[in-house]
Amino acid sequence: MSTATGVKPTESELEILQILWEKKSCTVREVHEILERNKEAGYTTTLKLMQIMHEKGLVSRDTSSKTHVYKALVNQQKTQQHLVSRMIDNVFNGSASRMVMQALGNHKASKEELEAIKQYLEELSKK
Amino acid sequence: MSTATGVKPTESELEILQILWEKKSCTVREVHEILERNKEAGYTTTLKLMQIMHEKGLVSRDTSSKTHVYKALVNQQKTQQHLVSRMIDNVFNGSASRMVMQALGNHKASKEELEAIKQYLEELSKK
DNA sequence: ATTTATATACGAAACTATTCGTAGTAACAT
DNA sequence: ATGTTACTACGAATAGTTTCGTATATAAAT
Repeated sequence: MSTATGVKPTESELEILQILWEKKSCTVREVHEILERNKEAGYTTTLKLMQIMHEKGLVSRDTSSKTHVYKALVNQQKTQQHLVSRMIDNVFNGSASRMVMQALGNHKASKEELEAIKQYLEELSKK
Repeated sequence: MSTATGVKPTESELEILQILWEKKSCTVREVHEILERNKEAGYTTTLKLMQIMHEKGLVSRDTSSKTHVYKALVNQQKTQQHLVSRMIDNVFNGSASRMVMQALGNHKASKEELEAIKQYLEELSKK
């Protein structure tokens, strides 16, 4: 179960994965303290979640010292792609462009971001 | 619970909603037959799901004849926006543009679609 | 009228996700 | 060494989702 292909992290797991992607490795307490900024949760809840994630192969952990150190095992890009694809199918009937427009129309991106997307589109068109 | 603000349809419910959004109104059997094209499921499963959706206020139903007729009550656009926003936050740390690029890079859109998006971007830039 | 087909309603099982209490253990301070 | 603190492990309660079997009613066909 090394690279966990058919990954489907839950919402709580995603919150943790985002932290692990950002920082390279974390203890449970570090993760927990970051989580606590946004929502209330018991320490053992976070612990349990990370233990489950380890069972699922979503994260690795180093147990050599008393306080274990966790790292994300699943690739950020692949996970994102997988989830986006699923959403396009599930919510937008398979139309990527509709989702894109929805995303841009709502969650308004900055001019710089819009420019970046334009450039990206140019490149895509060329191919 | 008329317009169901804090909507969070489950995955199965979304499959059904997509059908109801497409066709204006449907019987359980109609929905079920469409679902069956993609996956195996018992009729009563679909029925139960739609009953639950009714309890939640996701759909309305006309029970005047023996065979009930269902319609989506939640707005397609609002639901899509809600879900996209959540994904941007949950999976892309709040960056809409990153999600857009991920979506376009992967789920390759047709040239027509890319053009449509470009035009849309132009309009956004003007404002 | 009986059978057959098609509906709905209801309840419960199976599964998953989330939460947290409790117990045990290691490290540290006094 | 004793108490305090910080950690992991484990089990279980709770809640939500999905599935389907069974009962019951209605309509249509023979």
